[in-house]
Amino acid sequence: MVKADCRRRLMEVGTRLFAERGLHGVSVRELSRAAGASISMISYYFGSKEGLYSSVLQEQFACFDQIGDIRQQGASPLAVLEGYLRWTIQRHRSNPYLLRFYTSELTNPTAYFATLVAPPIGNVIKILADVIEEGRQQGQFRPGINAVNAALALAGMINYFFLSTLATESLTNHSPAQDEQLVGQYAAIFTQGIIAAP
Amino acid sequence: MVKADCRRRLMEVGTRLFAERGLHGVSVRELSRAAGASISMISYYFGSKEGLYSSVLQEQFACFDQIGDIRQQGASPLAVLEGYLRWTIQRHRSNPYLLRFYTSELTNPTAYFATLVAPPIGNVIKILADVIEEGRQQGQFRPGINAVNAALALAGMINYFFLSTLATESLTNHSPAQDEQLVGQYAAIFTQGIIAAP
DNA sequence: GTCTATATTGCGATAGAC
DNA sequence: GTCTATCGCAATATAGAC
Repeated sequence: MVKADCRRRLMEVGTRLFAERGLHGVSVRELSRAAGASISMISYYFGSKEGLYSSVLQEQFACFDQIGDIRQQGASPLAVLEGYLRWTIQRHRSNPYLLRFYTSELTNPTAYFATLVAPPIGNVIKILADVIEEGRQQGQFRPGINAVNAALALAGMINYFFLSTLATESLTNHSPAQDEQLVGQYAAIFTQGIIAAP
Repeated sequence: MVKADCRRRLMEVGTRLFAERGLHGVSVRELSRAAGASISMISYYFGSKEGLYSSVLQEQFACFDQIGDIRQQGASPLAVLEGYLRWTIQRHRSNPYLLRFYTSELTNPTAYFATLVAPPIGNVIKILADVIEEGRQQGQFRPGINAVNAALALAGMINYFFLSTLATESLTNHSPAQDEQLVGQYAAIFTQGIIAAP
């Protein structure tokens, strides 16, 4: 086998197994077996099991680098918030393991939380809060709004929809076919609320 | 040491350590050492490490049995939704480890997920959705509202506020002194949205 | 009911052949 | 660059003394 192949297969297998059972739930024996490589390849390419884990984590959170894209010039605050919903759904759809690393690190942080995980998450909330604060100052949003808490509310709505899937799949349709409706529903709740117009 | 004491201390230590590092991240050696008991006490009282874990999990989710209380007779749908926010905050405040088991089981389910975790979570969402559906039929809430997705949105807002703490503590005040303001802010967003009144 | 001591298995990491 | 073989250690679980 050639170099790049073995390394890549270890990353793929590591992503799946670490996501499913956490850093401590997988052994290097199992990782190497699943990758069809020998056990020593993990030390060779990543130094240790933790090294492989941190590489996987870094790759998982690389998608957050594109967060700035949702803030296109000239777009209204409302359009940006809707863009955030779409971007977040897309992230979860194209990477079904992201949420596991995300919540696992938030509740059982490893040594890599501070450098690889917290900054991108904090950054997203900061950008959303900025956009909300802008809209507030332009008179589009209510003066009483706390921008950061509102940003957390929007992020919470959409992330929890995916997080809760295993416990609620019998209650609502989680299929990608419904994604655009979900964007509409959640944008409507966040902007107008659920109360009927007077 | 008397029987009840040793068993109780193992439960306390198990709760803290399993929450902090997950089922696979803690050894029976460490558990027994931290509880000031011998290693064989875990087998004696719980059969195995997994037995201790499932006992802890059961105790953690016992607080969900009181969910029915938020639906007091005569209370308006709006009052019930606000009661849910308060009840959820109270749950997280009085048990700082609950959210770790909650998200850890949702993303890395153990054998106990189906019996101990999914039912209470699904039940809460079902009750919220029922209340929203009622309000909708009474004309209080917008006809276009999807009750289950709206229930998930409300649950997501408040749970994510606590979930994201580690990554956002520098951005907003997470102290219990702000809890009642948070209830007001999130109830307002969920019912009226963030858009300024016309 | 609680302990110590131990049986057995599996772990992460590495040495050294090819 | 990849393998096999192995070292040293820690894991869970249990036997048996008290």
